[in-house]
Amino acid sequence: MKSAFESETNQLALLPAGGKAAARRPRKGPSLSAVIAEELPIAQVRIDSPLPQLDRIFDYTVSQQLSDLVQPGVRVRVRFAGRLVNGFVVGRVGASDAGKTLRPIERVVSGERVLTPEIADLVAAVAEHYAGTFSDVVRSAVPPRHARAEALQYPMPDVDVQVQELDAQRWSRYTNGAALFRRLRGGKSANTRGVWSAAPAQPWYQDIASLARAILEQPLGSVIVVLPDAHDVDLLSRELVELRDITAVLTADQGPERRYREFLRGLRGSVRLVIGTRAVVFAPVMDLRLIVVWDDQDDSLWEPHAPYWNARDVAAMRSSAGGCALLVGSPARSVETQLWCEQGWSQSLAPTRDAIASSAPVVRALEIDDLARDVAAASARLPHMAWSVAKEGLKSGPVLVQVSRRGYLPTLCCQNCRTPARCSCGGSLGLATGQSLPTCTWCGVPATSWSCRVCGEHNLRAVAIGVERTAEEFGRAFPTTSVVWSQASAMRRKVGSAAALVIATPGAEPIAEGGYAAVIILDARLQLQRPQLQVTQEAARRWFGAALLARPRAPLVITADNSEPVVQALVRWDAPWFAQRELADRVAAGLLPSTRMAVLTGAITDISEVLSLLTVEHQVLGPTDGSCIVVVRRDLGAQLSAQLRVISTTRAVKGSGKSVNVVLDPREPITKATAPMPGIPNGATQNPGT
DNA sequence: AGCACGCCGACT
DNA sequence: GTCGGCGTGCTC
Repeated sequence: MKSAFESETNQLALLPAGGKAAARRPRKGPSLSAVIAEELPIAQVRIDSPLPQLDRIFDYTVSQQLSDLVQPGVRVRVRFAGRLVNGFVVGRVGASDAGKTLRPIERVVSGERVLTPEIADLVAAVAEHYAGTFSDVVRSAVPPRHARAEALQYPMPDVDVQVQELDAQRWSRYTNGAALFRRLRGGKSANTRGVWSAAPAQPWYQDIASLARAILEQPLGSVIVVLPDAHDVDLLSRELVELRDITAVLTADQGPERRYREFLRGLRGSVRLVIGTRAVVFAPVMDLRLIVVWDDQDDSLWEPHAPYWNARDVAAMRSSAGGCALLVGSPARSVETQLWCEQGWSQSLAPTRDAIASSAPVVRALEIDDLARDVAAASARLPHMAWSVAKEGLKSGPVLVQVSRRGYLPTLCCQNCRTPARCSCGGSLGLATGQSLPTCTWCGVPATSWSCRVCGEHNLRAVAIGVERTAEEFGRAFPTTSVVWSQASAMRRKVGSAAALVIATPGAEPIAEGGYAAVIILDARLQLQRPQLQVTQEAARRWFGAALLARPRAPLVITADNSEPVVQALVRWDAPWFAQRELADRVAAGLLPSTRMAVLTGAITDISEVLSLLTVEHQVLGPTDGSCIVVVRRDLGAQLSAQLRVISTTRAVKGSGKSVNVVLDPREPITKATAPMPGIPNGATQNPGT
């Protein structure tokens, strides 16, 4: 069936202005039919193609018939290099400088202007920043069309929102918080940017709900909230349930119809609050006033596909370009947002002294020496202090035990020489709950007759103890207490206020009604020994995350030394101080986010060729093992990405050598040993305020 | 990526 | 005198 939007194809041919009779006839297809529109006869179109050499605007003629529909933002079908492809109209102009006969827009997919000018510009800026293409980014920004969703009614919002006294109070527990809240409530969004480190015993979703109300209380203005995962989206939606009629929810796991419908609710101005996972940062809304990003150190904010944008940084670009307010919160603080604060691009919000004094957990760090004296301990891992704190806590409520490893005994080694135990496929061996035979964690094959490759030993011992085994151990020690465990693969969301032992991996901690009576963080010392560059930052995030769930002044035991800065930060409840230190280290080492870098992967000859074409002032680490890292001063980052884009485009066009993969500002570019890591490219980091 | 155009070897 | 090799180059 022909859609009403399709053009008639067999009309009298009429060449566009400038097209002399000599103009070459197009290769095939219906081509230059129909009368050309009188007003702004040229449409500028972005083609759906991942090829860098096609990442630009192409001009098409607009027929009189389609003229009303061909508006900036609509999806179209156009003939490109002989074939029909999808595209977005990004503009209408009077003339083209293509210098050749233009082909017409073949079909308008729908009159819905799904790619608003603001988002088109944002998408282009993101593509530029990460040396990627428009079409790769726009895929995240605009969901696929669903015709049925377009036919629905989208009523205008009318919900009366009231800021409650509690809303303002919450923010006055942060330094600079009361003023910032007043600014937002007073409609002053331009240049209002804050980075907050969560206050203890104060749920983050309530903090965000308060911010949303401060905007929505006003007659106009919208809010976007970006959260790491669907569960967080759920938590916040419940907190704002009274606003459900003016709230859209956008997550990746929704079906196509639902996703497009929620998108349209924002686009058509039917809602004023849009909550979702990372791609929601691109949501079109009417009169955007505020973007909130929670837990910006969570990996989920990184898009896993090229060009690997990060929602926090996209939010920052959107705030810069559109003047909306931006608030980025975290249990602790990322070095990236710390840099924003130090550059004066955003304000730092941290819990006030009063808030800390009244609500922060009372932290007890168990030194190595303490453990040595602790002869009565069942093991060094479960020191006596941890037992007694748990016992005490259980008198008044649930107790949280954070354990870094999932499973039962997730890693095994030779009992004799401690060589890691491996399967024949190379995977590591672990033991699952209730099983007697170790199995490979990669291929799942049971190891029936393992023997150590190094010393021939047949017996295994545990390297790490997981949540399930820990739960078992606590269960034996507290036989009358209920013990539950939670890990990412089997998450428990909530526990009640009754006494219970809750063993959980970081990020999988259930929320306890009324807060945990005590918190115990095990294996903390072990966590600091992992090789990644940002281990201490990650530890801060995990530990503050667990500590946030405690009741005011609840005891917190951690098995790490007080001399570790990250432990001190927890004791004093001062995440900004810790981020400041980490950032200073990064600056001294010339690492992200104080510089910008690009990871190039490919054959060494191709990499060398790309490097030889770079003119921006840069340093090179490597190349080794098919990859290398290019580092530039932060202010040269835009030049670096621009040059890499040009280089890879020209190389792709002339097909010289094989292509080189480019990733800008990867999340984890270098291990502590400063050896470039192959693969696992991800992420991004830049403060667009500079 | 496709898909043209284009300028040199073996066929009717 | 023509079919066709896949080497550059463009795609509105």
